[in-house]
Amino acid sequence: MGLKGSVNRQRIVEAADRLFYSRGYNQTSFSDISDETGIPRGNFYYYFKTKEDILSAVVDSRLDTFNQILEACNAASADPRERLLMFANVPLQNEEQVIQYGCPIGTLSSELVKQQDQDIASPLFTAVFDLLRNWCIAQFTALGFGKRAKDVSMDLLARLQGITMMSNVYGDREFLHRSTKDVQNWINKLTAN
Amino acid sequence: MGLKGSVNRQRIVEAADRLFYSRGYNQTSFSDISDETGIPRGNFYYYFKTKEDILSAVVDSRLDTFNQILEACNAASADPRERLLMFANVPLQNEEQVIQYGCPIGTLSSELVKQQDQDIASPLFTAVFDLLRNWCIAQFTALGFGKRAKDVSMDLLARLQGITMMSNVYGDREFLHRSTKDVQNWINKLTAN
DNA sequence: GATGAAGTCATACGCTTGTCAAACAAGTAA
DNA sequence: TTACTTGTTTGACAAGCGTATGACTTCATC
Repeated sequence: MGLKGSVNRQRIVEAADRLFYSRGYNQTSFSDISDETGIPRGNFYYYFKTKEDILSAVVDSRLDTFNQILEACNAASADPRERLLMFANVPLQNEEQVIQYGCPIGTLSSELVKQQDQDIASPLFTAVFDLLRNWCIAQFTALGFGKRAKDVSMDLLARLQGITMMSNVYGDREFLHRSTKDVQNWINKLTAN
Repeated sequence: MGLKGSVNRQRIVEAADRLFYSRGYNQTSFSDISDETGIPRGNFYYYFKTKEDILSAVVDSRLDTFNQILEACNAASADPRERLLMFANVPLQNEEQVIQYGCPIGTLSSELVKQQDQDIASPLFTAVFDLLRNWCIAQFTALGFGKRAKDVSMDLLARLQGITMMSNVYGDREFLHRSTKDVQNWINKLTAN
């Protein structure tokens, strides 16, 4: 069985992913992951040298997850405008988790930005954002936004981040619903021309 | 000298405030605060029973800070529209810190939402947001927004949060500047009628 | 049964919060 | 002056948890 394909390794990453999301990276200990999986702490070090290696694996896992989400958007429609509308709807499709734990990308990134050893975390905390950003840029570019595509993509991500964050802090489902629609209206207006 | 007026107490809170902002609450230890202030750890427990008591004092301190900011907006203009424009400009006036550490309210709130013992943290992490929110509501209400004032205030806060967050994660000063103007334009359009 | 991968366990070791008794400063009363 | 009181400061210590290490056992495969 290959190193990456090990069942235990996968279970560790999955549990770490969940826990990093719900409790935060720094608030998750090896014991927590051990309790969750039943895999003894010592075994972690067979697969991962340090905790940051687990973090790296979790980021990879989230990259996969969001890649699949974007692929789904791509597959669902050939129209970039519709794709963007679907994309804006992603937080709503994970309503329960967003309300409880916020955005899995945003909250982790925010946490990692404050990390001491920024050298290691630095490439990690923008990785998933970069993925989304480039995808958005591609959609807006396809819609003829040209050089503005980059700015508009950042605007979209910023709006979604603001929405998920406030929804999370206030536990406000209604706001999440309403302002998701607002963002979608905004996308429609933008791409109307 | 009264208990609350102690110089040491104040220095502890100030250092904790800085460190909670730059490193995060969970990543700040008593030793860190001790190193920063030169005050021995043991003395902390004379003023604060637990770390959460320090957190509570820091939140109070930030409430004071933002109260002063809002007062300054109030004093600078009697026109609610202009006040809101000034308010939207606050992140820009703390550009350096926002780029490095994000929003002092948002990042702390996001961190505390994930805290285990939510009973203690719960009233804390919305406290400063509530202050800002109520102030915004007051301005929009004065502008005749009626029932919409609440929603629009949340929209404004969400936009600012999104902006500061993305600026922080990407260290993007240009985006911070540009999108601050966008928000101000949005306020102008909103309040034009 | 030999070899290397996978999994287990005991333990080291530092850092963390929190406790405590003693020291200290300064004012007040005997 | 002396002793007592009150508020403050201090460093030593306890207990627990965190990451990490390395020796050990089990397992699979050749």
